[in-house]
Amino acid sequence: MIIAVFLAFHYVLWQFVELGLSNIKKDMEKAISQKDVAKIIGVSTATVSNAFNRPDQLSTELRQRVLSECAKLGYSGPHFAARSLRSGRSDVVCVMLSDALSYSFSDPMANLLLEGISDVLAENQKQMLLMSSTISSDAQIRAESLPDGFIFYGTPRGSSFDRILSLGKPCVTVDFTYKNLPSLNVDNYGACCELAKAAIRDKNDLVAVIGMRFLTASSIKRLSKQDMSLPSKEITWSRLLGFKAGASDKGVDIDSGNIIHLHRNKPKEAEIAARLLLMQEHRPNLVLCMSDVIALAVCRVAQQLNIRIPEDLRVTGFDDIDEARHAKEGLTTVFQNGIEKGREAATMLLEGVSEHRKMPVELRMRGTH
Amino acid sequence: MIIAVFLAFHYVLWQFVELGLSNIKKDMEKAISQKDVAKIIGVSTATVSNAFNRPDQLSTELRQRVLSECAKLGYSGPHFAARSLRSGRSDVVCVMLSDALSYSFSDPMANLLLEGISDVLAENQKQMLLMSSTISSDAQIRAESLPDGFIFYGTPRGSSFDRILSLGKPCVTVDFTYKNLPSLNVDNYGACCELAKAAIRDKNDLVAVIGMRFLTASSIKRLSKQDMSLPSKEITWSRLLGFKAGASDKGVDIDSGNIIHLHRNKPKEAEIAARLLLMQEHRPNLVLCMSDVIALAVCRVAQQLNIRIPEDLRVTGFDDIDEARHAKEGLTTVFQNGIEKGREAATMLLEGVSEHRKMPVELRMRGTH
DNA sequence: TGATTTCGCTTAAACGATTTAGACGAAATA
DNA sequence: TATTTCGTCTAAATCGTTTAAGCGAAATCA
Repeated sequence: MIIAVFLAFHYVLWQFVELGLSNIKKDMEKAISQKDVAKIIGVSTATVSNAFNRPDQLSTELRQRVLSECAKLGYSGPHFAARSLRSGRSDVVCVMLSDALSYSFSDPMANLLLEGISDVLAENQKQMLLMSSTISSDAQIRAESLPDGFIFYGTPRGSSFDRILSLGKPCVTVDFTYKNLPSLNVDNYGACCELAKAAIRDKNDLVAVIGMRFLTASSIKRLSKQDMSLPSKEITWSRLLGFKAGASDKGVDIDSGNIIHLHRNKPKEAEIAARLLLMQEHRPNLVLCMSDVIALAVCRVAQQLNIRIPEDLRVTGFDDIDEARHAKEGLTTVFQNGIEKGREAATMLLEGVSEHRKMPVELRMRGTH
Repeated sequence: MIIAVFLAFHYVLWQFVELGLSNIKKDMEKAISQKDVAKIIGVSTATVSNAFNRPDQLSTELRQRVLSECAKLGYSGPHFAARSLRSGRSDVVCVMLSDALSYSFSDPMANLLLEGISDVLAENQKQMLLMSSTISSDAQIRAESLPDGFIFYGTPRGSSFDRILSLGKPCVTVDFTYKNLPSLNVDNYGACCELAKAAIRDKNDLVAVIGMRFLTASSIKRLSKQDMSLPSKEITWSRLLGFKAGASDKGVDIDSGNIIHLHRNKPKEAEIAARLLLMQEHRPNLVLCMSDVIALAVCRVAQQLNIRIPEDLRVTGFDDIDEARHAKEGLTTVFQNGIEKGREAATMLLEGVSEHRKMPVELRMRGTH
């Protein structure tokens, strides 16, 4: 009884304060809440909540009435923060990119992956939040506690990985593995081994490799002998080992000096590397590239230097992006389905899969080898 | 007193339940909360909160102790939803794109804009949330109530615009204006008028235009006479009018049939349009393009058709993206600074500017005209 | 000295929803 | 007639923070 009186008094007080506020700053009138619309419509807040979230919990007529009243009143649905605080769920999935957004956007495979992911998320009523592990602003750290799950694309660069793992939320890693986190990958080693075997004619071939991120170095550099003994978990390291294995199978040893490391999978960097290789005294006659972006850059440089493809120089790529198919000669490459990869990663996350999976790849022998 | 007893009892009960839960599902142990760490450290929750948010509210020693204890206990900071519910602020800014993400990522200007925006947001401890107005999933609609503000890039396609405006949160529009919402734009009309005047030699020039999105049509099509009488709010409409005004100043009338509308600013579409124009009986000798992406596509097609630039055909672009500078002849175009535009848009939003602003543009006369 | 300010921390009331248990009347069953 | 079942709807607790207000002790001032 006493409690009831107190509540009543409190309510009056609250109304008064509200009135005062809205008198002072008219433009900033607080958005209407579920409680408000419930009171106006004459139902409980639970009913309004159910109208939005659990259609089976009320009669169709009432639901329609509630919904249309809400629309009329300008109540566009539950407050995001309140909803996710109470329900313990945000329906947001974070995709953590290993590079700056501006770079990731320019990378064809990253684009396809994101397309696949966002498709599946939309189909499952989840919202996508993009982050880059290169950033660790306070805002980002705070926002890390928002998503229900994470997809890591490429080994994270900053401190976000540990922080996020300690949250104990579902994670899927793409293009790398970490302990027993569910992961999605392709058989980089096998594909590159097969590709090298198919592209190398005989032991007289002078073979070079251009790849990105198989070292931690952030510069364009030729490999040194001792680099080869480094362990690395990056996918591109598997590609390198695959190339070497395939070459070795054909009796060819790839000289470390002819293995070039790029910081990023960018045309500009690749062109520099291509010049380095194609203008040296003993010019290679086969360049195995770890991506189509690189391979196409090599082709451009070759054209500028009047080096004929495939007569004087053979080139292979990886990914089979659109441009690879549309290039004049048709790029010899390894196909992987970026959109499907994204779809699969998102599906794994949503279904709570906890295994390591591999997407299929396919050798596409075209005109450049 | 009674309350105290009840709380104590409740606490015991709660512990019991917790124990039960963590026995059943060990992996899903509930994340530690501010309340928990406060109790363990022996301070109030307010103190823990202040340690994270308001360093001036407690002594340095205590703050350090709290922070290190939190780290030890695995408390990585306030729960996002709870924080933003209570504080009424999420520190998240939404960038609403008028196209699918996968398309926007492939557009050079969109990329630059996003880069500028995300820079400024990071500097100001805000998190960026990317959305596309082409999507209206439940998840997205719910998430729309999360951000503190919105930047609209290009006229939104779906129903999101109205919904979001009714939220009453700060908005900035880029490349279009809507009522008196603060907006950021460039002088498209003026720039295109000047460019046309500079590129057209005399009244004998046969001038064509290729642009995107000045009609609502979602196809590649030649303009018809009656299309010209349509009103349109898209920026590219201003560009078209600018071109026509500049041409008219030089005594040239651009035939509607030589004005081609693209659905999107994509190389593929532009190449089709270029073929349309360059293979017709009376081939234009000047093509004014509404973007560099289009202009570069025209150059490629011209090369394939053995049409010399600028002798047989002159081409102009808009934006001055990197590729424009690196093209063989150097593309004649209008420069606008995408990154700065993004920075400015974000700054306007954060500073609560409420005016219409224009970024400067600059004619860059190079080799293709 | 007594009054006031400052400092450093705690108390307790929101923030706006979801969710569970239960109330209620009407219909079905015993 | 008494009980159960069912379909709807409500009341009240709760999610994890932030923040205004409060409060004692130490410092400063008149």
